[in-house]
Amino acid sequence: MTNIKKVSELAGVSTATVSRTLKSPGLVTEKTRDKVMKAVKEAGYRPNWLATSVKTGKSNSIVVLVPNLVNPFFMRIIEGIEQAAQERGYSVLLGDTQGKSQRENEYASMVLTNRADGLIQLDHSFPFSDNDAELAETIPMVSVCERIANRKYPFIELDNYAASRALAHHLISYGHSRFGIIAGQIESQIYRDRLAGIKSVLHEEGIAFDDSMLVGGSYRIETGVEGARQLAGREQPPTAVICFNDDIAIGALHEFKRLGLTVPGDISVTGFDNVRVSAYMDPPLTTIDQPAYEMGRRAFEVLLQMISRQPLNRTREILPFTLVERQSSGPAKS
Amino acid sequence: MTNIKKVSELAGVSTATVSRTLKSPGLVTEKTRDKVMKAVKEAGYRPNWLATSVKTGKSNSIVVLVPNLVNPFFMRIIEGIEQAAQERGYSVLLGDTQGKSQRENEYASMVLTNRADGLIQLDHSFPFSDNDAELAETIPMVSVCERIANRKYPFIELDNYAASRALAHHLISYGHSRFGIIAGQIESQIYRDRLAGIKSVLHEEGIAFDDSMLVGGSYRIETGVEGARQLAGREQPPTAVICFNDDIAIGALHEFKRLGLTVPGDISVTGFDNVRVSAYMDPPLTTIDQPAYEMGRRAFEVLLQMISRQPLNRTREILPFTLVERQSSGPAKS
DNA sequence: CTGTTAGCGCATTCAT
DNA sequence: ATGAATGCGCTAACAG
Repeated sequence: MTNIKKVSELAGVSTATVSRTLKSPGLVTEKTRDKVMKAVKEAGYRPNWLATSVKTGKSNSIVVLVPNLVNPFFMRIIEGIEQAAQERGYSVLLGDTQGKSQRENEYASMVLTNRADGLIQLDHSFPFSDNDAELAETIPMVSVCERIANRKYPFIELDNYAASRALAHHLISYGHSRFGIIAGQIESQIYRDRLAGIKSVLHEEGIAFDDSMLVGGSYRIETGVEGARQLAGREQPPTAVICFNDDIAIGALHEFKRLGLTVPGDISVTGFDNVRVSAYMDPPLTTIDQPAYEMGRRAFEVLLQMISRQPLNRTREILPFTLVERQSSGPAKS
Repeated sequence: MTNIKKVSELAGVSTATVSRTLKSPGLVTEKTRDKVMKAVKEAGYRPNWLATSVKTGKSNSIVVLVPNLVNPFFMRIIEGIEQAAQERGYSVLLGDTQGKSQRENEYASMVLTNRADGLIQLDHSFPFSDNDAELAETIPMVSVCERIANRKYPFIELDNYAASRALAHHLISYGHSRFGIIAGQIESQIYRDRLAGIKSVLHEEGIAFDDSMLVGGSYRIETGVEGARQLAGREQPPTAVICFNDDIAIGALHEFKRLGLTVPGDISVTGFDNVRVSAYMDPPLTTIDQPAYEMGRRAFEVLLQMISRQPLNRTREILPFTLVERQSSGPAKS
C-alpha cells in the first residue's frame, strides 16, 4: 500500500503539502508541485478514497433501489440517474430488490451507515425496516415513477391520470366502448391514478365499465398473456385493451393473435412506457411515452439538493407524457 | 452524528467493548452485551461503514462496467452478479460506460483508490487509462461474455464458436445454403468466434460464403433493420440470416416483414441471447440461449477468489449454450 | 507557502 | 472479559 506518507518522504515535503498539491494545486508553489507530482508518479500513488471519505463524512455514493433489472423502462431511468450522478462526481450503488422487503431493508440501511449519502427508490414501498424507520426520517430519499406509500418524500412521476385519460380518449375516438384493462402492480399510486383516469373518461362519456374486465396484477409479459386469455374468453370480449406497461401489452398482443384475433381489426391493444422494442412489434404498439431518462436525471438532481441540505422549491414533479399512436390501435369492429 | 464513543459512554463501557459486542459478540459477557445493545438502540447507533472500511482496507464493493443498460441480456448478467455479491456481503457500483473509454477509465480507477476491491468488465476493452495501466496489473478483474483484448485476465464466456456452428447446422439441415450475417460489435472475440464457427461449418459442407453477405456492426435494433434492408436488396438475397443478438434479429424480422417477405417462408432469421421478448415475437425467434444469470454469478465468484488472493483453479470458463428452436427458422424456399 | 498537530470513527493490539 | 492506547490514511486548523 503506497500512502501519502511515502510520497511525502519521497518528495521531501510534509503529508499536508502532498494533500494540498492534489486537492488545491493553487495553494502550493509550482516548484513544490513539480516535486510532489514527480513523487506521486514514481510511487504510483492514488489517494485512498475511503480515508478521504471518512474525513469528510461523505461517501459521494447513492443507492438506487429497483424491483428488477430486466425491465428496460427501469433501466432507462437508471441510465438517467447514473449519468447525472457521474457528472456530479457521485457513484451509484445498485440495489436489485426483487421486490423483497428484506433486501430493501439491507440496501436502505446503507444510507444509515454512511455507505451512501442518499437513496432513490423506484418502487412504491418505504424501504427501511421498522427498526430503522425513525432514523430514516431525515435521510435524503426520492422516489421516481412511483411515490412512497404514506410518506412525505419528494417524487418524480408521470402524469398517469392524464396519460390514461388520453389513452381512453384515443380509443373512444376510434369508436370503442367495450374496454379491458390489464393492470400491473396493484398496490401502487400508478395503478390508482391510471385506473381513475380511464374511469373518469368513461364516466364522462357515459360508458359503463365492468370491473370483471380488469385483470392482471404484475408487470410481466406472462401477465399479458394470461390477461388476454381471460379477456378473450368472456362472452362479450372487449374491443380495446389498455395494458399498464409494454411488456404486458407484448404478451397480450401475442396471445390475442395466437387465439386467432387480429390486432387492431378485432381488438386494439395499448401499452405504457414506449420501450424500444414496442415500435418493432407486429403491429407496432400504441403506447404512452414516458421521459424515463429525464425522470432519472431529475430524481438525482432533487436527491442531490436534499443531500446538500438545500431547500427544495417543489417536492413533487409531474412530468408530461406523449401518446405515441402506432398500429396496434384502430377503429372498433362494428 | 452518533458515534461509538457516545454509545460507550451511554453504556458505561469502553469503545473497544462496543466494537467487540457488535463484531464478535462471543467475546463479551451477556451482561455487558445487554448493556451495550440497549445503548445502541437508545442512541440509534449504526457503525460508520467508511471508518470500518478504512481500518480493514477493504471496501466490500466491486465495480461492474457495462456498455449500456438497456440491453436486457447485460441486465440479466448483472442480476447474477448482484445476487452473488449480495450473498457475500458485497455491493455493486454500476458503471455505465456507453462504450466511452474515458468513462471506463474513471470507473476503473475506483479500484485503484480503494473505492472498490475488484472489477467486472462486460465489454472487451481494457478499461484502465494508459496512466493507470501498470498499477492495474495486479488488481482483481474478470470479464464476462467478452474477453479483454491482449490481456491475461480470467473470463467467463459462452462457447460462441460451438453455438454458431450449431446454428449453422440447424439452418443447413433445413436446406439453406445462401446465408446472411448481421453482426454486432466488430472488434471483439465474440465476433471472431461466431464468424469462425459459421464459416467452419459452411466450409465443411462445401457452401460458399460471400463476404458481402456480412453486414452490421453494432448490437442495436436499428442495425438489424438496416442490415435486413441491405441483405434483402441484393440480387440474390439470403434465405437464412444469422443475427448476432436478439435485438438485431428483432429489427431484421420487422424489416423483412415490412418489405413483404415472410419469415420463415421466404427467409429464416435467428438471434443470440434468448431475451425474454424473443419468445413473443411474430414469429417467435429461434435463438441461442445463454445462461446469462449464471455467467454473472460465476464472474463474481471468480472475482471474489482473486480479491481473496486465492489461487484460481482455472482462468477461463466456457459455458454451454442451448439452441432454442422456435418458428423464425424453417425450410429453405425451394 | 509550508509544516506541525489533531482528529474523522473505528478495530485491534496489549495489558490487566 | 474489559480498558487504554495506537493507528488506518487522510484533511484541516493553526502556526510560522
